[in-house]
Amino acid sequence: MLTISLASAVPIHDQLVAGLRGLIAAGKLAKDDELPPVRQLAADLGINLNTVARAYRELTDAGLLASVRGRGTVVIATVERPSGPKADERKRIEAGLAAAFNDAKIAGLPREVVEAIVNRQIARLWGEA
Amino acid sequence: MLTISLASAVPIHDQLVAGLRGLIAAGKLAKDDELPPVRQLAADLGINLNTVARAYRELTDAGLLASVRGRGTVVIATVERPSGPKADERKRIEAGLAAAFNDAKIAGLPREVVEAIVNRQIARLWGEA
DNA sequence: GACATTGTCGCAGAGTATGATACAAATACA
DNA sequence: TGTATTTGTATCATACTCTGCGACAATGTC
Repeated sequence: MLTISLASAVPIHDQLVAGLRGLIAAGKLAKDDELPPVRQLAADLGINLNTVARAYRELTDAGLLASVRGRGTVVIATVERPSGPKADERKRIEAGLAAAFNDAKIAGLPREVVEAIVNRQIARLWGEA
Repeated sequence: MLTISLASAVPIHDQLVAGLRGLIAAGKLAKDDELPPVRQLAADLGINLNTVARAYRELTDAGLLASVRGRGTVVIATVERPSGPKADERKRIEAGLAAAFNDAKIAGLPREVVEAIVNRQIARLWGEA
């Protein structure tokens, strides 16, 4: 369900955060789902438990997870938010998208490639329709 | 011609390398074109000359530039080496886009809003067509 | 109440990014 | 020729981040 690359330049905890966010965004991790204990996930991935704990904590700070000592970590955020994001959050999200597109442009990716990636991502998260 | 972000998480020299690669790939920097001295570019961007020197060196090692002490740095190739780190770069960019879309999905942005943002960004960077 | 399970904290080692400073090579000019 | 200027390079220091080891604290189980 989660794969990480120790050889990658991006930090392990960032890979974990991105992977877990992806699972939540795609609905594969729903509200009240329990996550594996830090020690177990760390053992499965062959990394240190602190690295997993750090990823859990970042997502907890982001309001997606809730960790309780002795009990475990569960998903508390549901993707559906009827009211939608607030103005400043919306601005933050738009800035993040703009930065990602800037990155692609700087690297010299052609328009068609970017459009293909975008289509794939939207289909993954919002459905094929 | 080159813009960098000191606030970004990606190292400055990586931003420089990516930007210069983009200029070369786009033909805005052609063979035998001279690059600004490390001190001048560093002053223009408000960074240390070593950071610029590092970017020049990486591109020199990649076979795109040639630096000579006392003379300057020039472009010597207009095509990337086929075996370059392009796959990694591409993967990194795709991960960045995926993370940004995850963020939007988790925040509850509807598909239409995201598509509108995407269209605006693509138009901004790759033209209206 | 004793033990196991689970998350959290403090510290250390390694690596990297950036910068300040000094050095070396090529050129310009008197 | 010889001195100053321009340019890239090397060295060292500082700060920061990542990752891991070990210990601690809270919750649940029996």
